[in-house]
Amino acid sequence: MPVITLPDETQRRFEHPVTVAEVAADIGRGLAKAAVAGKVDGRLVDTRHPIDHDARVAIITDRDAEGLEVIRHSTAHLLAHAVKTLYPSAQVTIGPVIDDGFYYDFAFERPFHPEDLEKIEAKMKELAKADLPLERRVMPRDEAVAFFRGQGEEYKARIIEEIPEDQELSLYAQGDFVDLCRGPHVPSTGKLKAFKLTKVAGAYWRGDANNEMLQRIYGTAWPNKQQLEEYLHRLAEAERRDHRRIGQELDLFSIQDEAGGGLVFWHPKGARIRRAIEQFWFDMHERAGYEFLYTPHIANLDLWMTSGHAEFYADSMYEPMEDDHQRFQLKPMNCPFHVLVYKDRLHSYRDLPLRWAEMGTVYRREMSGALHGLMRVRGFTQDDAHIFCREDQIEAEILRILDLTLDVLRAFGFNDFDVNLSTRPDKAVGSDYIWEHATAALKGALEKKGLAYEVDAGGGAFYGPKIDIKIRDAIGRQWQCSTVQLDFNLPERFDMEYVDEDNQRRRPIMIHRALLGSVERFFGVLIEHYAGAFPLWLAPVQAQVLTITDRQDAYAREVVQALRDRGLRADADLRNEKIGFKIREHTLQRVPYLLVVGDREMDTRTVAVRTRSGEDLGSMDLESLQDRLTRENAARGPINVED
RNA sequence: GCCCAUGUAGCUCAGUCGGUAGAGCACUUCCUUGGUAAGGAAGAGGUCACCGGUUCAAGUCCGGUCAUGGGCUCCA
Repeated sequence: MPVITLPDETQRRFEHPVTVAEVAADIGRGLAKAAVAGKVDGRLVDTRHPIDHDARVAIITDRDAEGLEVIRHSTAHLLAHAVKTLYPSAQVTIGPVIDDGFYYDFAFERPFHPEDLEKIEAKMKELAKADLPLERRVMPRDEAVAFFRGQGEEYKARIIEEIPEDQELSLYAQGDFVDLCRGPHVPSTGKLKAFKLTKVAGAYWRGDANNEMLQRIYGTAWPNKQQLEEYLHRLAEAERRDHRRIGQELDLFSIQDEAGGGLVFWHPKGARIRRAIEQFWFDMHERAGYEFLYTPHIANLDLWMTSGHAEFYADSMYEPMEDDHQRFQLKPMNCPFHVLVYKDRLHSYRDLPLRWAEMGTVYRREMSGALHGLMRVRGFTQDDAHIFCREDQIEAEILRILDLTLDVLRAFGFNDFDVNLSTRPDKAVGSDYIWEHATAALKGALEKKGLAYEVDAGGGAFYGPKIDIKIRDAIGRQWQCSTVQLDFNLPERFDMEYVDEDNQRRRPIMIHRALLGSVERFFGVLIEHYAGAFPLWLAPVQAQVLTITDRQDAYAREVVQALRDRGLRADADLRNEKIGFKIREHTLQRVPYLLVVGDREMDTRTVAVRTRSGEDLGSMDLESLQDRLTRENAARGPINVED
């Protein structure tokens, strides 16, 4: 008779086979009520699952990540149930759990409209309230196929045919709705208390654009109403920080219909921020031993043939333009140009490593539907660099890159990093030896830095292994910006060489790396991270001088110039407006320091200082103001994330 | 590219049943010189995304095009 071992190692002995639900009930009534699923010997099962042998059992509730997944999965079924009830001719397909929720794809003769969603959600609530039990049944393949075909569920029948022969097929029934599903599921629909349908979208069957399009309904589900509210609040917060919205409000950038989608126009305020970013970037690279290159925007198509881009990257490249019997290709990458500079002369092993950086603007074709503000564009500037080194220098160079990367990212206020190491895919160029050696060097560097990382086995590019670094923004979202990639391919294709100490020609190793990724995209991430309230060193206007009356105009100009003389970005607002109006306007523009000057300040050669958070710093003389701002301007890092 | 939604003044949006186009903010001019988050008045501003159709009449209905937004990665 089964002996049940619980996670706290206590044991319970039963005289006869028991279900997970009975075990939960044996422990306590509260737990029995909260149980949404169970885990038996590490396998997730329904609460109705019978146990007839000794086993380790855990009761899964909505507090467990797995419990929440079960709830979301069951909510997807509830959605399908509601749709089938309201629209019997709709066919169900798949309904998986995703981040924060779930979706379900349907084949239906017409698209679902937002009004349909309301109706469907109401029906779901009704079905949840009815507290229908979910029953699991195992069915032989043929019978299952016949069952679904009989119901007109062609897709389900197709899914079954793709499931391996040896796998058990289970069906879940709730009321009159039966769905093929691996499970597990909540014991009854009454456990589903907090959900909301969020959007409809088209989605291809099996995610393949060659297949027919299905109607996808997205939803979110949570253990309780409060967590649902919190989630909806997070969505609202993300919307409040949307860089497209803030970009317009603060007049930072635009994308012009007349010019075309995915092409970014940096307005004066945005350009000031970009200059601050780039200035810092150049300084940091100079200190880290980089040299800088400037290369053209187009080049003879032959170059792209040599590099292999014309063949393997063609989908992302614009059509070449023809002139004087030559074909010129707009560049989608900077690397071949840096290779050409390398090849312009013969290099000694003594020259290596060469570290060459460029803010290189590239153009890539993107599907119109993929464009998104600054995050996905067609023209963007990579903070690119290529390092050419000997094999034995790889690890040291990677270490230097990681140091620089983390220093730069931290300066922008990012402190949480997720690191991925991607290793050799099945199809790859380069010898086993070089792959092993290089991958070990990447690992060694990560470990010396003490960085935790995950290995994405086989996730590397065909030309070399890579390290990706993701940053986490102020509201916890991840963004992948930095990447470090080894390349065994381009040096080969371009027949790059250096002369070693034994006077032998050898192939250098090429490292591609970008810290910010794309300046445009990084700018978008920064806007959302700071919600537009940039720290002083990035703020487009660091100090705004506000006059009370036009008697202070000359003095205000003098204050502005004094700050500009110290390299600070200051402007004066001399408009014939009341001080309250000016304060309001520049506070909404997130200007860090507002400097009010009236007769009093003019007479004492001071300014009255107010911060964008509304704090009154009292009056300061010009010199201490300059000192304060200069000092703060030099400080970078996790300050003022939002004040 | 494909599916859905949206497209009205510089911005945010209203516009009923098809009947000659509206608000707030911004802008211009004038008044106001006011001490810490919106002073007042007047004015200008529209091919209702574009093309076609139905109708006596279209911002509104129908078809097409373009653009923007969300989705098309999460696999019973």
